[in-house]
Amino acid sequence: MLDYSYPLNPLTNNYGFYPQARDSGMISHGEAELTSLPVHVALEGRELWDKFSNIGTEMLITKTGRRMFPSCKVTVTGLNPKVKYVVMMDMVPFDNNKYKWNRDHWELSGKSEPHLSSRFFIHPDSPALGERWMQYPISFHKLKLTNNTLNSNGLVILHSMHKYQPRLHIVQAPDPCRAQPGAYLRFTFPEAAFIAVTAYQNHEITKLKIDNNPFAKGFRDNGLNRKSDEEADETVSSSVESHVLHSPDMKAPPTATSNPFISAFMNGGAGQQVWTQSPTSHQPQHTLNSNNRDSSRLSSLQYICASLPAQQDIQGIHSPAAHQAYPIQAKLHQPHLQLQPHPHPQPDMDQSLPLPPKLSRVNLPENALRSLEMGSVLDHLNPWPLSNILNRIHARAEASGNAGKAVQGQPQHEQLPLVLERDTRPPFFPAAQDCGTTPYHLRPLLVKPVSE
DNA sequence: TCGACTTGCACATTTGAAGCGA
DNA sequence: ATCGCTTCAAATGTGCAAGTCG
Repeated sequence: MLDYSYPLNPLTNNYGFYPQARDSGMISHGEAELTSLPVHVALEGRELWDKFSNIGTEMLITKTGRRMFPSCKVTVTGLNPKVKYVVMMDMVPFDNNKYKWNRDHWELSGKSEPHLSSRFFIHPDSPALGERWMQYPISFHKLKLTNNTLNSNGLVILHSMHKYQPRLHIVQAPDPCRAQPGAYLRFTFPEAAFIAVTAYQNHEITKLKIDNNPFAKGFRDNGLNRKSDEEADETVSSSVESHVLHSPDMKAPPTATSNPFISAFMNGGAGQQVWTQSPTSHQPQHTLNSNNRDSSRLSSLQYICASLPAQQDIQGIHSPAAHQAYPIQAKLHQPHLQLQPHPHPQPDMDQSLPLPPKLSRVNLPENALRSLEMGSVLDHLNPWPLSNILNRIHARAEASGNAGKAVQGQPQHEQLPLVLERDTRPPFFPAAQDCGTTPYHLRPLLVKPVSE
């Protein structure tokens, strides 16, 4: 049986990006273009996520795509309000195992199948100013999961009976004036880990979904295959207790994904790197030096790789043993990425923040946005590199003239040709295949040291 | 035979256009 | 002409259950 508890830092579930020490060499003069605040990401709806994870979160995947419930909703602080960012999300394998449901618990069922290419769900508001991202919680409720490897609708492809965790990407949009690409951050949310299923296995999960998902209200209290409250309560408590790890493998930290794109991130060894120490990293260690930042002749993908953490973000927190020492673990693996209490009190977003405008009324067409990440049906064999995605976002932003503004009264599909047409211009972010001739720098987010 | 998966269904929410009055 | 509000149909999302597939 599995232990679904993720005893993260009980004080906070913020994931923070902190600058290196002032003398680390990472912060060089004139480059602190973000803010004096560390970048913080917090998963909203933790109580609900905890309810699910205590039982063993399952997410339905269908051929046509299914939304997540609970959906991922995050609050971000510490961005530069006047800088544009692209926010994306994908799913990464939680471990190397495949699972099966055995009467009342999950157990291992062999090794996982090779991870399919990561499909980035680009937030429909992207790119948008930092102030926008920080103004409202960023909701990924429109993200859809599928098991259809041939889908070309921008869905996130997953394997059934495999465990995944959401991963958030924050990419600083390119500045045309500086001809310099932006910074890149990513955060994983192990407390939102789930097993992808084509049909719910655990009835308690079904009950939780029905009780909490507004769309499933039709199944509430109608007696349809529902146990009495008394029975249900008993089952809940027993199922929670019964979800005990079956295999010792489960305690092992997740290994690098087999996704070629992500693997490329993780394994690209050459180039500059910001991590000043990484004891467990398999990558060569590099330090960022602004003087040689432009001297690299690496491929674009290699450069991206060089800017990314060696392994899973916040690595090790899946391991129960690591939970207690989580901040230390995180620091060891990624000196810059440290879990700390948020410097500012987290507002109750539901009460203190205004409701965000409805996406469908204020944003670019979702289809157009999704087109950024979708390609041919063979994408799973040849996924688009991140730089390619960024190029398209950049092109679309220019084409729209004002990202995030309403585009109404026009069929969505009519937006696409405009974007694609712009794609004929020289890309701001060189595509991976062009990287040999055009150095591409995707450097880490640069922030000013926190002023004491 | 069995587990994983697909499909159609009923029910509910969300969305957006249309109509109306101030 | 514009804005705000209400209404309503269509689109979309949900889990269930029966059937299919390997």
